[in-house]
Amino acid sequence: MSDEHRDSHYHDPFHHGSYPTSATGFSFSLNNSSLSLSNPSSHDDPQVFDSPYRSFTECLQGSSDYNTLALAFGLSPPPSEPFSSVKVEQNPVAEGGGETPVTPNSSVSSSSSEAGGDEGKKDRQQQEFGNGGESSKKVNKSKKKSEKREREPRFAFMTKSEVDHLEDGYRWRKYGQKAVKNSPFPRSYYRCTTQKCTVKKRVERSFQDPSVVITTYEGQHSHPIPATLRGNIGGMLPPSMLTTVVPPMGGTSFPQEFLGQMPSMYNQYGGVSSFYPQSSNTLTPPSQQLLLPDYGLLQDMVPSMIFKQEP
DNA sequence: CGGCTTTGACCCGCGC
DNA sequence: GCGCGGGTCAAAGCCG
Repeated sequence: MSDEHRDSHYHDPFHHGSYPTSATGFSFSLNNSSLSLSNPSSHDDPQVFDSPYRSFTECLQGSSDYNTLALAFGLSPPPSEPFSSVKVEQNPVAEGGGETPVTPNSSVSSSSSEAGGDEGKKDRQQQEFGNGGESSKKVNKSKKKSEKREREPRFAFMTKSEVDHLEDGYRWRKYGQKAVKNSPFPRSYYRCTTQKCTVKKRVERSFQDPSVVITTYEGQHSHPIPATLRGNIGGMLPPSMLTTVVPPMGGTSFPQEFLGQMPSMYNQYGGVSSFYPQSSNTLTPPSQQLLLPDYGLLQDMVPSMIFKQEP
């Protein structure tokens, strides 16, 4: 069977054209690359914006918090703001010699999947109490078919990095690892360790370009970034991380959850990640555009445009 | 000792 | 209905 789209139930909006990129897309620009994002939850998951945190749009609107948020992602205020120069300085650590663990100009792309898939595996957990699993690993069978599963909005990032697990300020616990079909690299599953926080993330490495790590966040953090940061998230990024944010087309609000989940532009090696667009109308293919092959899940998570095939 | 990773088993959804 | 593969659980082991 065709395994390429096994994950189709995730309902990638990009694949279905549920909404125009121009309406929900969001693009940043770092160096000569930019990032496009779509807001998957705008129509399906109102609760996404019903959190104590403000939407990105709100942040953009003269909020003093914006700078902090922008900094947290190595972003500078949008052009509408006083300063708008694009400037991503190489990380001193990463520059340490011609040979760096992570290319400063690493690429990151992102996309999201629509909410509304399945996410009901928690049912199992709850019912776990009832039967004492004992030796036999009976994970429980009773399932609520009637209840439609809900999938949290997801955002995928392609990051050029040597390390699989990028530091993003949150604490994660690995709860699983699976071999990825057609890929020698396994996929790791992480869950936010903060109580009541159901955010998960998957990390896998592109099998064609091992230097590329695909991180997929699912859900939104219901808590601030832990203070125990090893990275630069949390408004502690150096000024050199300032870059430009290209305002969203159509004035779509930026998924706020993304703010708290986007991997640090600084990875553990200090490499600076950059983005390139997935939207055709913002297309500015960086020289280092990633060329990924037909890659099942990835294609579901990331707009197919990103996976441009070499002719 | 607590927190985390590892890993095999299990569940679930989908395509055939 | 069956098989496959993704996603998750949880026991066991590891580590600081």
